[in-house]
Amino acid sequence: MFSKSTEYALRAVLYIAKYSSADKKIGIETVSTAVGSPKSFTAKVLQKLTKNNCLINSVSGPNGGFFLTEEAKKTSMLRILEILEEEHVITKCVLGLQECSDVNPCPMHNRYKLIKPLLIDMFENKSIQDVLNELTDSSITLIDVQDIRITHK
Amino acid sequence: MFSKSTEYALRAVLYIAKYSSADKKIGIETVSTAVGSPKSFTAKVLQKLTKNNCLINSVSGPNGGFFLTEEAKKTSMLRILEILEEEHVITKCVLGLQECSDVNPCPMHNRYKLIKPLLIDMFENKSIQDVLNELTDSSITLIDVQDIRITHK
DNA sequence: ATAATTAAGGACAAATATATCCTTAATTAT
DNA sequence: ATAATTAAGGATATATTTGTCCTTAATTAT
Ligand code: FES
Ligand code: FES
Repeated sequence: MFSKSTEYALRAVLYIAKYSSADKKIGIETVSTAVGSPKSFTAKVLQKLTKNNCLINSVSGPNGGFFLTEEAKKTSMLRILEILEEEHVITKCVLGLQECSDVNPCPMHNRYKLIKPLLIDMFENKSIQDVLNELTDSSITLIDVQDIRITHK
Repeated sequence: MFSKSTEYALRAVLYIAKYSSADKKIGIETVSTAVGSPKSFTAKVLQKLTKNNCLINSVSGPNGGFFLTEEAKKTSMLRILEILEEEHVITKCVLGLQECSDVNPCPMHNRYKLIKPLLIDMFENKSIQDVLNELTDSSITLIDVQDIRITHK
């Protein structure tokens, strides 16, 4: 559904939000390993989330890294899609017409117009903090099980 | 949501299904103009839909072109996604994990598992013929309004 | 101040998706 | 049979996405 960039962003933000704070920042190495994404590429994605907007905070230097403020954790998951410019994945026409609206509906529109609001709501009406609360359930994961490697020594 | 290939496929199949029959085939020029897609690229896409599977029929030569049998019109819209290998867009995990299931749910899964069946149903439980019936409503379109050019003479 | 650590960012590489062009094969009309 | 028409398919081009590497800047610890 989403691009790799957005998938990495969603996973990385959730990981950083869960395991970091202003005094305990998380480095890109840790984040990318934890969510199973390529390090340098994930770094670029996180830059978008720190610079243009201020969803994530970052600090250079020793003990530096990424973290989210408590305020930032109140942000909706939709914000991440917006920054990566992927809300259109949900909002655009299923057949690829310019507009998805009741004005010039495509043949799939009458069905999709019932689903689209649910997809939007799934992200809009759900804060990062909401997700974190669900993450306390240990059965919920941010990484593929097959990516988990047990390293001896 | 879907790739250009799939968007073109969905629009082209619907157009061909609506305006063709075994005695009135539609050429690629007409199809691509009608649905606003690049001709040669659309030709490749239609090849996938004719060759590997038999959703669309095609005949070379004068008065040749593409058409759908009445039987083919009973096919579900999901079949188009399958041939283009894009069902995964709907079925895969929103965060990009390998499996989307209750076994290893991601933090978005509990919400997405309510929506995913609706998305699948939108395509699976809807035949090409069903869409054609809705297309009789003239307000429903297959092409962007801004792509419509009024040519004088 | 110096060295070490870590994110920022530029440059480049590889993979994939999208698009075009041209030749070939099939079919039909004459 | 020949010519005309149309899809099939190969080759290639372009754009975008994804991924890597290296240098720079910022920060901290010593
Ligand atoms: S107009 Fe196509 S899904 Fe709304
Ligand atoms: S496991 Fe992520 S959406 Fe189902």
